[in-house]
Amino acid sequence: MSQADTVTRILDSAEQLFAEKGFSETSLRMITTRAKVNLAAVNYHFGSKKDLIQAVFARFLTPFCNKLDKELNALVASNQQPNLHDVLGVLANTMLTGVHLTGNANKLSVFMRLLGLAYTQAQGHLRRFLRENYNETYSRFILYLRNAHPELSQREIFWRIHFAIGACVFTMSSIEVLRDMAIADTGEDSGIDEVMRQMIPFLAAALER
Amino acid sequence: MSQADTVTRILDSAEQLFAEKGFSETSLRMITTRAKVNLAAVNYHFGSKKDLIQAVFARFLTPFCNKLDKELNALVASNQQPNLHDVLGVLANTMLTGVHLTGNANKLSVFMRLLGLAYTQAQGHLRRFLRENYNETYSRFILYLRNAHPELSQREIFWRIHFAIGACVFTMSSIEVLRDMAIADTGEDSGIDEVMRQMIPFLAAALER
DNA sequence: TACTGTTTAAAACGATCGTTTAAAACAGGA
DNA sequence: TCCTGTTTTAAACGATCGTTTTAAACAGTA
Repeated sequence: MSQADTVTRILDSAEQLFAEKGFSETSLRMITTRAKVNLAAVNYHFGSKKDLIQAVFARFLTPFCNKLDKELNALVASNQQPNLHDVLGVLANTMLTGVHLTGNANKLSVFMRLLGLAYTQAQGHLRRFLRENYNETYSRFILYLRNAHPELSQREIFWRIHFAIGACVFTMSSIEVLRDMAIADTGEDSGIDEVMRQMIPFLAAALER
Repeated sequence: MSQADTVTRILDSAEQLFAEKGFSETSLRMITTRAKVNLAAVNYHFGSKKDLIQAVFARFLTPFCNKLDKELNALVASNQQPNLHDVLGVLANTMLTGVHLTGNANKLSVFMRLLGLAYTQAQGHLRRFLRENYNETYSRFILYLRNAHPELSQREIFWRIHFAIGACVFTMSSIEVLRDMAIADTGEDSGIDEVMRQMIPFLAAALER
């Protein structure tokens, strides 16, 4: 087994288990058992559990933010004053096409769950890591949203955006449970595409109002 | 020190620490140290850590749901067909006036954070406990929301409600992180009451559209 | 005061955690 | 083939966890 294999298998397993259970509830022994590598491999290749957590986020967040940056560049190149739908459309498109989570079938669900963990379970080190590495893209995205609605105060924009993020993160990270509940409630299944089709006007209505 | 004192002090400390750190990140030794009681007192009075977690939720959720039930009774007694604002208003009012978290200064913040934990960190036992004890009030509340908009399909109502729940839960469980981000972003702090004041019209706009 | 059941106290239990160690296995070039 | 640096392995480390044990302190009653 090559080094790349071991590192990748650890990242894959950690990604799945973190998304499923959270950070503290996932032990290195769970990760290395699922990855079929030796326990010490984590500390050898990554240094510590904290570094592994950061590596898991870096692996999918770096290409995601790069893709988002490119798309935002393309957007402002073709449209000096993009409106809310334009900016949100870029985000949705990047999420649907630019997320690569190796070895996981339901990529979007894992992506959202990890994103949710970044908010709800972020210890100091992870919050610092994310801010240092991805705050630039994040701030830029927020800025475009703000520019689309210059009549709103910074505070209003901030909280509306994060209410919307909350709806996204919660829905997508519990999508399996919610679909089961929807079947029990309405008698019919709701495909992911239908859920997203309903969520986008929901978010737009809540943001624009 | 009387038994009631010991039990109450454990509940107070556990409540604070759970809200602050989550369940797994809070050890019984942290709790008993802060409560200034012996370590074994938790297992003596509550049985286990899981039972303590449930007791913490029961202490504030039972009076909260009783209050909410009463308010909902009063609402339908005075208004056979309450609209969305009425129902959401009852919820907001109950949250603002009917929450008693002993020994904590910022009660609403702790309440929100615990509610968020109930969704994001609930392992099997807590989810089961909450469903068994509080699902009736919860279902009733959802029903009134649905009745307020009979023109919408069950599916539409279902997903809108859960998008809204997502915005609430996410905001509640990440409130400290978000307030920090808001300070970094806007330069000013946003009090919890202000966040709620902004969230309610957000939810109403998103639900009614 | 002596007795009884309840509560608190200190100490230890076994399990699990992240991490480290030291040796074995491996790979590639001289 | 031998050497060298890298990677994997098995085992152990110290720390911390939830829980249990056993005895001491306490409160109420007769």
